[in-house]
Amino acid sequence: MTQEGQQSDQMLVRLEKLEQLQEQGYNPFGMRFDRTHTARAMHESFEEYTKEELQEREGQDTVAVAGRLMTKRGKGKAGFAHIQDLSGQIQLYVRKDAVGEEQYERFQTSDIGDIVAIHGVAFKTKVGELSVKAHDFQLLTKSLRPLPDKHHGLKDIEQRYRQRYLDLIVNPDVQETFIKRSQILQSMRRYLDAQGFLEVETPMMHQIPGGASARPFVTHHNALDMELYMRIAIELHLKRLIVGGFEKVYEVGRVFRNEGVSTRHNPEFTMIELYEAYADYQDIMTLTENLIAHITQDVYGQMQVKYGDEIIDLSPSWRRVHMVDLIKEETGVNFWAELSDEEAHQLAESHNVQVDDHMTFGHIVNEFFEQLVEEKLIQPTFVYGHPLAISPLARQNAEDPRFTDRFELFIVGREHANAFTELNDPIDQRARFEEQVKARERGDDEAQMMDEDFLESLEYGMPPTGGLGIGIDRLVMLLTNASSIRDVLLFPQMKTKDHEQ
RNA sequence: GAGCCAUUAGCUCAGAUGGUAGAGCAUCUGACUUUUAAUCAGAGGGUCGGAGGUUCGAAUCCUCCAUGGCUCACCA
Repeated sequence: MTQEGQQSDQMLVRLEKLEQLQEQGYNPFGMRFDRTHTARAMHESFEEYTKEELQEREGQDTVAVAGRLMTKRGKGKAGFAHIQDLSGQIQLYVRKDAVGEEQYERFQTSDIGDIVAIHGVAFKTKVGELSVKAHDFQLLTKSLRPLPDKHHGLKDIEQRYRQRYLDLIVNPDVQETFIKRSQILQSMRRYLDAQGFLEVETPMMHQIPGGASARPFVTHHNALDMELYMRIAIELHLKRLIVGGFEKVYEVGRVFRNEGVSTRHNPEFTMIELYEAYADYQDIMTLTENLIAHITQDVYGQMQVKYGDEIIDLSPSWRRVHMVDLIKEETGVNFWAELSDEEAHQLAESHNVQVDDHMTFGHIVNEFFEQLVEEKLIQPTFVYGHPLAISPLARQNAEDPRFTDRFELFIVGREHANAFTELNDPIDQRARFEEQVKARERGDDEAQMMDEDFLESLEYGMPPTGGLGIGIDRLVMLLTNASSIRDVLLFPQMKTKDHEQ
């Protein structure tokens, strides 16, 4: 990679051309330009005509097109080039006798990567490629650095992430993925808005980071001289809004977790959380499958998507199965039985499930699920009834107090959503927080902190509520067949390169 | 945080066993008015990721460091 201060021969040539233009009184970083057609619009408007028909129409249709110069083929007193805009590419044909000496010189000295514009007319070449015959030629922006190879694109994964703009210019699939990401979010918002949900925005800097088990980023407010945490979840503020009477709310936003990075983890990622008063986790399951099915249908026109070697069928209704039943199905171990923590530890040992000494029955049930079952859930599956010990914000199950009214959605072996009937008993919630605080004192730095302000809001009374969180990045991965989260983040987190060394 | 692999021209990549660094595209000069991975003739371009070491000699072998990828761990 060329760094500041060291310039390749190609950059020096471009800088010389730049100076030359400026000496001629031409501004190589020009002004606005009125386009009549994008590349796609050109094809849509003129592709249907034959070469001869376009010849007869010549003069009738003057067009103005602009874009980045991607290829160039000089032919002496004429030349061809392709320009690229958001919609695609269109070929230009520039003749010296049509644009004049000065502008032809400008075309000849322009480089691949420059932003150029022409006025001209549509025609078809000998081999029938729709092109624009230039009446004039303008350079709108001089590009000072050479673009990656036109045929091989930009392959270096590190450079693709660090310089995403280059990736977007030369690798068309990448642009497609991020357009899909935008469409997915649009479709999600439209669906929820139509259901009567209110989109809100709550603080990203929290005094107490809650709503999830994760280590936060710490920051500092100078004027207030206080420590603040970047949020690890949206949950507790949205529940305060349910207390406040917003019966259906959602927020799409960034959350931050101070953990390792991998193909499935970025320190900041996007979640949607939504809360619906008077609903429970069963209602939220229905909402979830309808929401994701709707988005898939909206964006792809069907409810089946390919992910890796699998075809994932997202049409409702999805399998709903209790975590304990699923573990029983896969391993034969029956956690419905009344088991002491010691008996649970023995089961873990005999089934080669890795556990920590301080884990209780509930933690071990969860470990069985995560280590032996989770990765097998390829088609969409709601797994419900998580143990109480790992669900400090979920309502206890009425029949079996060891479990909660919670579910997670698994697709392609990965968690895609987490939801529960929210705990709205402030006394119970306080006790759960106290458990978390004890876990913290034992050294679990992902356990939650006591949040008195949130507890106070619950004490005013929160209606029965169902809540949902979906990891947007993972949903986009699923729907765009991306194997790494970095392929669905425009600018994934990277370490700084140390230029001093 | 651990293991394995990678880093060579602007881009994509070759460079067995250690012996003066190569190709295609791109760039520069010249020719060419319907080309399309344009063509033809010529030319330039490298601290081989960085720092040490072994050696008469290192892109190549060794050590450390940096960045990235994959797998694992933590998690969503």
